[in-house]
Amino acid sequence: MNAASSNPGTRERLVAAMREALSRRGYHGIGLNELLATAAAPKGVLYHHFPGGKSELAIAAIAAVAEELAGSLDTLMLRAGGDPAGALEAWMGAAQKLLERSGFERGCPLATVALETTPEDRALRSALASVFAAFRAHLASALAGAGIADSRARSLAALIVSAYEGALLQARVAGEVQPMRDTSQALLDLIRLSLPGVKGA
Amino acid sequence: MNAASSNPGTRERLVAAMREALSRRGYHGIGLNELLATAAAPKGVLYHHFPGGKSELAIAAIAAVAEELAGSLDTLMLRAGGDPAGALEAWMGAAQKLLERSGFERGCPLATVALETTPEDRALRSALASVFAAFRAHLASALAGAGIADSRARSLAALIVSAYEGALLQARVAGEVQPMRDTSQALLDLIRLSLPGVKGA
DNA sequence: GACTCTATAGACCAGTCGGTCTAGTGTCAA
DNA sequence: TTGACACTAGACCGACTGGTCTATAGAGTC
Repeated sequence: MNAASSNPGTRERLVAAMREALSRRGYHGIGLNELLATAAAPKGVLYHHFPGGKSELAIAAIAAVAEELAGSLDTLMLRAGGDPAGALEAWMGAAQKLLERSGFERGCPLATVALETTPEDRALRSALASVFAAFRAHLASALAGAGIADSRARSLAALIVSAYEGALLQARVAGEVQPMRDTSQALLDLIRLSLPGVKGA
Repeated sequence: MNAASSNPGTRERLVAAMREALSRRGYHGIGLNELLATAAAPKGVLYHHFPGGKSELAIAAIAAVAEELAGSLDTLMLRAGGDPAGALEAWMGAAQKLLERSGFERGCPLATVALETTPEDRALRSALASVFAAFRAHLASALAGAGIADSRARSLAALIVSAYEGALLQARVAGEVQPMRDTSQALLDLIRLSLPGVKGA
């Protein structure tokens, strides 16, 4: 592979540009020309690497996000010494900082596209659905590993993801982190209160 | 007003069409021509009623949603006999039904636009921000009315809205209500567990 | 009946959209 | 040296975008 590439990072640049665009403006919010300009790539190159065009590139970007997600969850759990509440706190805090640092422009790269899709966008939706499902499952297993019963862990994982996405949304339109801070505080309070046996709580 | 209107509901039809479009496809997802077609209105009429064009119409639709929101929250609280957990359960259940009935096409009419906006879309963002803030405040006062301390009520309100939006998002892409069911179950469990004194719990 | 004002109606516009197509360019293997 | 192949490059396309403009219809006032 990469036999005659005079510009080896093109594909990656495209994916990165799409990822960035998704987290700032969503799928319909970014035009191909603008995207190509930020990636410093001409049109032909997009359709060479992604014959399916814009939507295929978006799916690739989503896959890239998914990979990163799982990794950072593990890192956070490790750093928090296996305490899910501590990891969650760190997670929410990091998201707040990212939001603030970007002037409330960058949010979750998955959420916007997720809401923009219709059931007709089969490929895009199923890609998103499986990323969310995988992340919930990953999170649930981390919770189960901390001693929470399986079915409980599953519903709690869903709540955590929901709270995260909803908090990001509210903080973003508000242009201030307060809704996110409130959300994470309430969530952490409830979790720590209900799981007194969990280490680190 | 309405002096020479041969078609009295035009403005309302436009707002309704935009509202529907926002909950299905978001702001960028719907074209003016398509919107006008579903509202059975020609272009001139849109710019007559909404000189600011598409975005002004969207703001009107958002305002309409806001009005309805406050009303239905009060209704639910009343029906639940003042028990916030019961009202929340009914609320989440209703959202699930709406989602299923629409084939997972209709979501929250605010969430998608909220994520699509950038800080440059000042009018749209501030309209959305104030709707969310008002709804959180309304919810918080309902919680405070049920005996929860003010600061606690505020953060809990933020969590509830976050969980609602995030759950809707996940269920929608998944094409199944499970993530929403899980989210609301976990949330209700935690709330009921932590607030044993609240009547109806 | 003439004038005014609100509302309806849709032709029309420049700009942009996502996507296609053809023409190079550089590096292999033979 | 030649041909194959991966990749880059951007002109070009029809469709559609949000928005403007002019024409008309109909009720109210005098």
